[in-house]
Amino acid sequence: MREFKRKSRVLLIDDNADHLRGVKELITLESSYDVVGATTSANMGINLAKKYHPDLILMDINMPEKDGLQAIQEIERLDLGVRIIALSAYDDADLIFRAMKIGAKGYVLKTMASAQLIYAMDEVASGKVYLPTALTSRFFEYFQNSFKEENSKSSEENLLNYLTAREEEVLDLLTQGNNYKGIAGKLFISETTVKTHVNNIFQKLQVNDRTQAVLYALNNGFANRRKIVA
Amino acid sequence: MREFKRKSRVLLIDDNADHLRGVKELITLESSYDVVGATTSANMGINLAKKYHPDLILMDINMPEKDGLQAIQEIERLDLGVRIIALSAYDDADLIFRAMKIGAKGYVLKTMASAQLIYAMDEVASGKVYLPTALTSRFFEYFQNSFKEENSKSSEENLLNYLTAREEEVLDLLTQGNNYKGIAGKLFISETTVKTHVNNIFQKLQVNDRTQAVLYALNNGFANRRKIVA
DNA sequence: TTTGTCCTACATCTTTAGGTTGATAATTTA
DNA sequence: TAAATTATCAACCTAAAGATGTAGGACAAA
Repeated sequence: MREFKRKSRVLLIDDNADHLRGVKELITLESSYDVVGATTSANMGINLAKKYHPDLILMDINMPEKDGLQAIQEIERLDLGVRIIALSAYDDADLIFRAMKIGAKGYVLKTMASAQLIYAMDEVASGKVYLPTALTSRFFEYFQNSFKEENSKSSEENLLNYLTAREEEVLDLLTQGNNYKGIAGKLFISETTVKTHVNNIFQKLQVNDRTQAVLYALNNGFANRRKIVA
Repeated sequence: MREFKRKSRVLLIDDNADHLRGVKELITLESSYDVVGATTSANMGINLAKKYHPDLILMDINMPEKDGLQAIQEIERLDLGVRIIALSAYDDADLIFRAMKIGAKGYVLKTMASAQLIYAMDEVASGKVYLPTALTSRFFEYFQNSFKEENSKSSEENLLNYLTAREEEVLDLLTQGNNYKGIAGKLFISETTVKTHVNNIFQKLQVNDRTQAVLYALNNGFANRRKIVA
């Protein structure tokens, strides 16, 4: 009879040779993981990822030579299906945010107990995203902070709420980079009508030109009514 | 001798009277919480929040009358220092994302065990943000998905990388809604020089006008080099 | 029915934006 | 040093955008 679960194949990237060796030994002791590669070079790590298609990568993001975050981004773009855990010495909210933003499935501090690293690996290997509780809080502080301005306006203060349905359509097309002609063509109305709408939009949003209107729209949750993030 | 910790004061808002009663009983059994209010009306809930300044609010976000998310947003805007946990019947990624975006400090499913609700309350009351593991994964899937396009471009593909330092400055001012005159004034150069830069920017970003340039910049992580989210 | 809002449309005018060519000086790179 | 890049500015022109006023028809609310 075979094993129930095949071992997860792990690639380690850490410019600190000592730490790299330590983590490697730690993981080797775990029966559920095989270390298929370990390197102190980010570029070499990217090549090893291409070559071995590991299940998991532990990436140190505090490297001088090549930025670990950038390496994560490059590997993510290769779309190898590998799940990456960021290893960092710092619990800096901005770092955590950026790592998660570019697709890291976990973020673990180097100072954390080895058991926690293994736990994070188990979680991430099983398809989840893992962030230690303390870091999750950090992340959300940063996350919520970044929306503070947008949220701070009440519905009466958000001038977008004074637009008519048609004006919203026009503004939507403005936020896609259309000029008068483009909008007129898409809405099957004359260019002069579009001008009228656009001018009314400027009045309502208290702006002087289309760029400012677009910026106001984006900064005040206009696109969010349809889809995703700002 | 007094108690070590004073009890946390909780306000309950849930349009389902049965569920409201159930949660109230559950919490009343917990020695560390006082229920200072319980209502089936979102508007009444907002008033009670103003009146009693609770430490914690459990807010049902699946209410027909007034949207619970909207109620959360209104309470957050009051800046009472109250920490809100969203209660929902659905583990929909978009709902979770929106709740956290507007400042909820937790999101708990109604179907979860009561012990988990209490745990979430303990965590949130102690200043943390709490999301059950499964929902954290959901959140991050959605979160990372929303940045997929922006991340998908390699540094060679991201045309912003071809801009010179000066052009970046000009583009930055463009993304703040400045016209030629405004940019010229801020950079202490002539308007014609600004025009030259702007035209070069258009060439490099392969766009036709400033609105498209601004949109390209925002959609490709330009603002993120300085600060927060898109 | 009247009032008000919204969508449509046009004319006119002023201002801004955009495209092009060319030129100088400083800086960087080969 | 020579060549390339960058930053600066000018003049000129066309196209587009923005400001303002007017107005008819549809529709809904008072």
